[in-house]
Amino acid sequence: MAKEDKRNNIILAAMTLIAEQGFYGTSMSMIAEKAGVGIGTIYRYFENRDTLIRALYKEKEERLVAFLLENYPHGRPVRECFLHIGAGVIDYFIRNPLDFNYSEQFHNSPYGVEHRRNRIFAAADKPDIFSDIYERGAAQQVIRDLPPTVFFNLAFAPIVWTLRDHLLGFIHLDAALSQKLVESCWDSVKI
Amino acid sequence: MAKEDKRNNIILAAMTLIAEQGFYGTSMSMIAEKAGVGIGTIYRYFENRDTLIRALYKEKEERLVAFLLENYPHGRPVRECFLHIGAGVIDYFIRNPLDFNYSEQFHNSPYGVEHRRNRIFAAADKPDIFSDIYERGAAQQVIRDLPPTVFFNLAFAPIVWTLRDHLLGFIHLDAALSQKLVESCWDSVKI
Amino acid sequence: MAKEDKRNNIILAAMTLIAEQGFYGTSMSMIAEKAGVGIGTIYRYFENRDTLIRALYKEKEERLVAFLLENYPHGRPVRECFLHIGAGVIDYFIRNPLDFNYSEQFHNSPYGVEHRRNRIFAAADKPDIFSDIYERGAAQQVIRDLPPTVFFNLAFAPIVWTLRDHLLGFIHLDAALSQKLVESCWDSVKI
Amino acid sequence: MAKEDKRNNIILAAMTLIAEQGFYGTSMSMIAEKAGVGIGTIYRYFENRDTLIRALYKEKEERLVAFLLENYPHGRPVRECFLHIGAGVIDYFIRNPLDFNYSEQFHNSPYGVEHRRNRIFAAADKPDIFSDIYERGAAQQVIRDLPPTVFFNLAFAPIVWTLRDHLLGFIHLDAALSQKLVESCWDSVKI
DNA sequence: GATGAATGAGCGTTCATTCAT
DNA sequence: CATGAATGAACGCTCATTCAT
Repeated sequence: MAKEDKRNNIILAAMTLIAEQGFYGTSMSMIAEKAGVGIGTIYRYFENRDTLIRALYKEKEERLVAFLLENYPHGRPVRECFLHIGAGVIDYFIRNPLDFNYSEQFHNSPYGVEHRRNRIFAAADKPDIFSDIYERGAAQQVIRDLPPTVFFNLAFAPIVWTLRDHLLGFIHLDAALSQKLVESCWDSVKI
Repeated sequence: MAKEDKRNNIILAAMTLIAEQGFYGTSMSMIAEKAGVGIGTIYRYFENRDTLIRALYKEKEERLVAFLLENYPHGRPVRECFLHIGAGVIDYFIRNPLDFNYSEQFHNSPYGVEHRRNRIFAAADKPDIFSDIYERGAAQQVIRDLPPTVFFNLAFAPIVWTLRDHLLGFIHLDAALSQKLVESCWDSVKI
Repeated sequence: MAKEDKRNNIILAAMTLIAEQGFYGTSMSMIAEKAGVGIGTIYRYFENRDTLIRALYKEKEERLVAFLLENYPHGRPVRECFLHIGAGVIDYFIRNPLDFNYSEQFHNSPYGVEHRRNRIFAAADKPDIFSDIYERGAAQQVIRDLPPTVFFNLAFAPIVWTLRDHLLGFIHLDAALSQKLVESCWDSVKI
Repeated sequence: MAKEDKRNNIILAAMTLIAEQGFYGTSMSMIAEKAGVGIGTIYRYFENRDTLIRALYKEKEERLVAFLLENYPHGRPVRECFLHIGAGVIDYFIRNPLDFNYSEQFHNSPYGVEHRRNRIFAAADKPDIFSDIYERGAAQQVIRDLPPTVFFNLAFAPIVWTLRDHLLGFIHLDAALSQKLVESCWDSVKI
């Protein structure tokens, strides 16, 4: 097994198990077994459990951000950008359910709190899509006067919860419903 | 100590500890000590840890429902009922932060999934406030044509997320902001 | 098995194993197995490994001091007191070889350094036999002008090393040799 | 890097690390890193950890013996030879504290027992300074009638213990005190 | 010969659960 | 009934040793 394969196996095993069993139901030895490597091997790639968990999240977040930035309608009206992001998040997570479940576990844990201020796609050194929308929206007075945090919650909380329901099989989130959902979110923040 | 007292002490101790120390930072022996009973005694009242945790949640849920039903404006317009519930949830959890904490921990654990269908205040054998709003709203065509699940998410997900941010100290959710928030939620579901 | 028996079994098992295999050759599970108890049981009696190791030493030290104080010739000439202690140490450790080996392991470990200033039988809150001899000897000018530490080493180091050789079977330390040895030590510190 | 260099680097790295971090705080990978070689390489020169540790000790011992033999007053009176050795040991270890540390660690470990019979400078195939003193002293009846082991202990145990106290900072062993100490040791074995 | 990635037995410790009292 | 001492599987992690390159 090549070195890169090994690392990927570990990441995949960890993601799958954590998504399925939760953070506290997933032990290092379970990850090792599922990845087909020795326990000690994990520690060659990740300093410790915490590091592994954070590295997994970072990797997933970066992929999501990259996906959202593809075809991002830079400079187009705020509403269009908002709908692009909302639809993109839904699209991405429906196609990457493991990422979604992992992300949920991550945000609902001590790791999540320390990460919360940055939100899903804010990174200190990169232009930040979310801020782009919020700030342009505020400047153009097309969105309500709300703290960014609350704006963020109105924009994404229903999407996240609905994705969860979709992935658990409680509802079917097809293209039509997806569009309705994102537009509803927009209606909650637009003036 | 009477039998019912013992049970209540155990529930109160468990609730407090889990809200403060987290789900996995709370051991059975900590609960026993705080409740002033022997470890073995807990197992007379609850089959095992899982059972205790679920019983705790059930109790929380019942209290919240009872609170929301106080002064519920039965028969008044759907919008008024919606705003009553939204404001009530915020009010309740700001005044009972341990309950919020416990509830969050519960929902983000393997216990959460099995409970999700019932949602915050849906209980099979009781008249259900949420259904009242959804069904009357749909019948009167004042709310959008969305599955109840999605309606629920639009209505409450931003509130829950914002409560979390408030309790973590990221924002201050005062009366004015609370009102804005609930009205925004309404705007996302109203026609 | 009675509670006190269990604690004693653990102590005896730990002492024996550490004396035989050394500190780092003795694991908690080895101790548990030899003591005939579960691993977790050790932690009911001792907070952790360090505590166990220090508690063992404390107990042994107290027994030695008690033994040396039996028949201690209080107020008799310094030389007589010195010979009493020297002979007593030899006597005690020949009859309690486990204690000797454990003590050796203890003093040659990080635990030992923190304990060194107090020396074998100095305890802050008790009248201290060693200081009695050193101070009276210095006041009466029957012992040489040496720092107490060096005095201590001259007095006891040869005894300890010779005990070790005896217990390892390299020599036979009988009453006659014991007397010669202690007198030689005295000759190295007397004026 | 030449083969002999590699071996020396490994020995030096191991020595330094063990003296500084302790016997059990030094891993093979730390040694490899400090020596600038691969982990596997160590196993080309030393069968395993035990072998390495014993080889280290052998080297230390040889250096000390070589130092003590420089200027050894062959043929001079026993007392003079004794004082020369005592002062030499102190001198050497004060100037090579890592060696002292390593030696102490070695003697207080399972390795120590198997090595004890040979003592600090007894080697089966070399003329042995210690035996020179003991045998001439006995023949000339200037030292007491004691087994060589006990003679050795009286002669060196106080010195070793006092060196330890000096290196730990408990006392300051200057030239004057060093002289007093060695003379005291002599007084314990002379007739 | 030299390397270091890979291994897994073993470490100290925890804690849900049992059961003799 | 109530208790809490006892248990041991399981945890995250380390590190001496091996072996394919």
